[in-house]
Amino acid sequence: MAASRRPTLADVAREVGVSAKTVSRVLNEDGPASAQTREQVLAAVARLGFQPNLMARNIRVGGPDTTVGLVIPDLGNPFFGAVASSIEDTVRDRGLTLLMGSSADDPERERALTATFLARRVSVLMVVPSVGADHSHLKPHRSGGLPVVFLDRPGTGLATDSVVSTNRSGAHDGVAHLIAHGHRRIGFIGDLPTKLYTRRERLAGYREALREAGLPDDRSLVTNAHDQHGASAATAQLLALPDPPTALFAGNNIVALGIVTELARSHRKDVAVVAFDDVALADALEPALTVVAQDPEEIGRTAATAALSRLDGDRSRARTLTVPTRLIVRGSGERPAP
Amino acid sequence: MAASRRPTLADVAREVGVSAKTVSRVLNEDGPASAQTREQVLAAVARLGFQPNLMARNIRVGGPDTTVGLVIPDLGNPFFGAVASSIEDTVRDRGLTLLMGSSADDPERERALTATFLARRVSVLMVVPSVGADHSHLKPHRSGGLPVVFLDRPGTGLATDSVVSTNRSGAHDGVAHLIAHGHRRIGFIGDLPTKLYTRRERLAGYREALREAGLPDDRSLVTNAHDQHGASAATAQLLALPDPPTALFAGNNIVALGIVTELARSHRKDVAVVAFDDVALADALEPALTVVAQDPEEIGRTAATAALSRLDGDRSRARTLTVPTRLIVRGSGERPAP
DNA sequence: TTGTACGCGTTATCAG
DNA sequence: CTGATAACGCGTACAA
Repeated sequence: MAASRRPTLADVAREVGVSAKTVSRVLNEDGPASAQTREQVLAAVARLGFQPNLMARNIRVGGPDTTVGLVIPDLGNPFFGAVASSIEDTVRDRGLTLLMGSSADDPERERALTATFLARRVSVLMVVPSVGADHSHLKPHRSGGLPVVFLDRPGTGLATDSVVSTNRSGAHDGVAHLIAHGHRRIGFIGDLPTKLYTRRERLAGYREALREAGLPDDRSLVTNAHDQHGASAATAQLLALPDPPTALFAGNNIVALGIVTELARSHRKDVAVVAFDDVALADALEPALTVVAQDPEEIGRTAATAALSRLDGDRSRARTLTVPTRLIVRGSGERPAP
Repeated sequence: MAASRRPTLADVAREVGVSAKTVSRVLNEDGPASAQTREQVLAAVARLGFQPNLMARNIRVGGPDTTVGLVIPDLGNPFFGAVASSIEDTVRDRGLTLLMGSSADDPERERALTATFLARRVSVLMVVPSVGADHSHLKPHRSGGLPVVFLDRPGTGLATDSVVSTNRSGAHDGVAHLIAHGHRRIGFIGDLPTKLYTRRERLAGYREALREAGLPDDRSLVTNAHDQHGASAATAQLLALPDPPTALFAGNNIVALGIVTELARSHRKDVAVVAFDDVALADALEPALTVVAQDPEEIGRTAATAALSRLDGDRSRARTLTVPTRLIVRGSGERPAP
């Protein structure tokens, strides 16, 4: 039961009585081979359970490995799960395998992950940049031909493709929707840290909408949370203000969970809510949750497609690809202001 | 702007004027090296942006690659996302990187993925087995020392570790809970295909609970769905029966979404519901959703820990590790029968 | 149709 | 302390 070495080309060759190269030829359908040897080789391959060593092959061929390195903040977040799923669907047709890791939005972990991926010579690098991360160290790789694509947020210090949602206009539309229903005091609960790109953009959209409507930008109505519980607490806090908001805008899906949960707990049915990013069960709530839906599938597909076209030699300048959001009216955002 | 070759050990060596091996020594803190050369080498490494080629290293060392191959049915399903996240957290400490792919529950895709992983000489293979897949082909690898762990469901044709939830007793408890609240006609909406392990186990738990209570096992109350929409349709269908159920048991998280959504759409507040597997926003529903919660983090951690201990030479016989479920009472399961 | 020589980038071995 | 040489498993180039 000793852990015997995995069989190699040479083992198969010896077994059949041919050269290693002949075996290689048969397996890769490369050069010609007599039906006779082909059969013998295939038989031996099956008998020994030989499987070519992909790493050895790649090192020889010299090209990049058939993998896609993907860094996301949190594998457990449904949004990123959906994005990853879509990426995989897209690159699978090219025979690429996903190499994944989560950064927890920590620049150091992100850097460690990308380093691992680069050491593995991934064909493509796709990253959701962590706050505070600098990407200028990817420059030589990028100009060396490695496609690098930023997801959800733009990177820093590197001109390359990125794919983002229409954060600003989406948030604007969501908030304008609340204003159209008579709300004048609208709370904003956003991501943490506040420097986060999506947070900034969505907040900007929120402010734009307020400004357009001639509403004051009351700082006390803008707050943050970095998880569901925090969002619940922030909700309670906003509603306890002397002059509380009559509507809330959620800066992301996790915040939305917290807001909705807190409103349900405190039986506050009078507060209007619009959330950025859709969540499961949104339409089973009472009232159903109105959202500015992102399109994670499209984000993933767009990013993967861009990366593959770079892989195919597209040398045009770096683009920022924008995936539209869509306001889905379900009820919570249409509650009239008192 | 030519895609210049990535620098190699030899390049660094030439730059400094030493041999490749010396550079290797410095980087791996292997043999001794004078402070002088060490510094020069490190400087050259930084200057050239050299990164050792992990594939080349592995091919030389011969051992398995520092990767974990993970096959799950669907990256977008929050349950599997949470499991994957937990696995990653656990193996990261060992310097292992996640190699992931989704099988869509298709045996052929599963097989293709595992083949890729094996060709990459993963250190560990973790698989959520697809329905109908046979795993006897993994036997030689497993006896060759490769840790193989099945997740969520046991595999077929291979004696190895697997990690599953207490599906049967969990479902039993959930259904018994409904019975305790007076329900005598309880609908079951399960996974598809019906051969799926989790589906069978949970259905068995459902039947056990009925039997214990002396209730008939009415086949017309047992149905299936393979996505959220299907579950909604199945819900409507069950409730349209001449003698409809007064309570529903959801066989998984996706089915739960469908049931809850359909009940909300049709304003049926009188139907009790218990779901297997927790879902986001469960406690924001009205009534909040009572669930038999799985523990995806623990499942992932348990599986990863088992795999790592095998990697460390644990040769004890294959175990089936069971992760307990927990009934979380929130409201929907406590509605009394009419 | 098949084999030989060599190289990919790295590390092990053993000599200096 | 350092270097030359071989080797890992495979593919390319060319010859037989």
